[in-house]
Amino acid sequence: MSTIRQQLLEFYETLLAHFGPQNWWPGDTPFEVMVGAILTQNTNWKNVSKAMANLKQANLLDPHRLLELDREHLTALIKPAGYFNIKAKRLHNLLTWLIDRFEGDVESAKALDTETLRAELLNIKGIGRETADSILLYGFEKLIFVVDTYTCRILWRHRLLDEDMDYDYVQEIFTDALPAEVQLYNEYHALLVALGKTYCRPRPNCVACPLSRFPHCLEDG
DNA sequence: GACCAGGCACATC
DNA sequence: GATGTGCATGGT
Repeated sequence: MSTIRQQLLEFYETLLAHFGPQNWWPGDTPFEVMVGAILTQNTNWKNVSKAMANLKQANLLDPHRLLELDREHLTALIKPAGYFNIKAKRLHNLLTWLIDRFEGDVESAKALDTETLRAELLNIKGIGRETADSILLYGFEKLIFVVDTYTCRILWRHRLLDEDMDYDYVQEIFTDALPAEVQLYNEYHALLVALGKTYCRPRPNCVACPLSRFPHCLEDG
């Protein structure tokens, strides 16, 4: 067993023991995951949850109703999530695809194979790799590991990566190291986010960090 | 008040 | 291909 594989598995066990199961995604339906994935781009989930609550309150968490909503009304509702103009456009692009391609039926989309679905999502303007993979893993329960800034920061600080590694490369590290289980991918990424929010922040709190027993950044001279 | 947050597209070199 | 920039609210 390679060192990195062993370390990633030990990370997982440690994080799970510390934080407990995260039970992601924090949304009720695959469609909510899709909307939330756009809204959370470079944005704290607390702000996103306010925007999601607005949409839910207005009974708009439905592809057809959301697409029919005028732009002005939509931007007003998602305002708490920030970047509301650009996110309104991105939501529109996603909804247009979902309706043109699948008549708004998320289950039909889910029936496609992972590679096809990922390629189609990436073809939508406003959906990059992290957003596509979040939708695939958490919305469609596909076997795709999600990489984000927390993931890179944590691995970098624990010397498993060089700084600024490419998304695909980081994803490959996890894919190669972990058993191919959707639930494991789901939980692992959620746990990395939990760690990133609480300890492995831009200014890290390594003293209290559950991964402090592993070699990490502050041990450098 | 500064810094940060579960990115992405686009311009420019 | 690499680097810089705009997008914007709200929590810490």
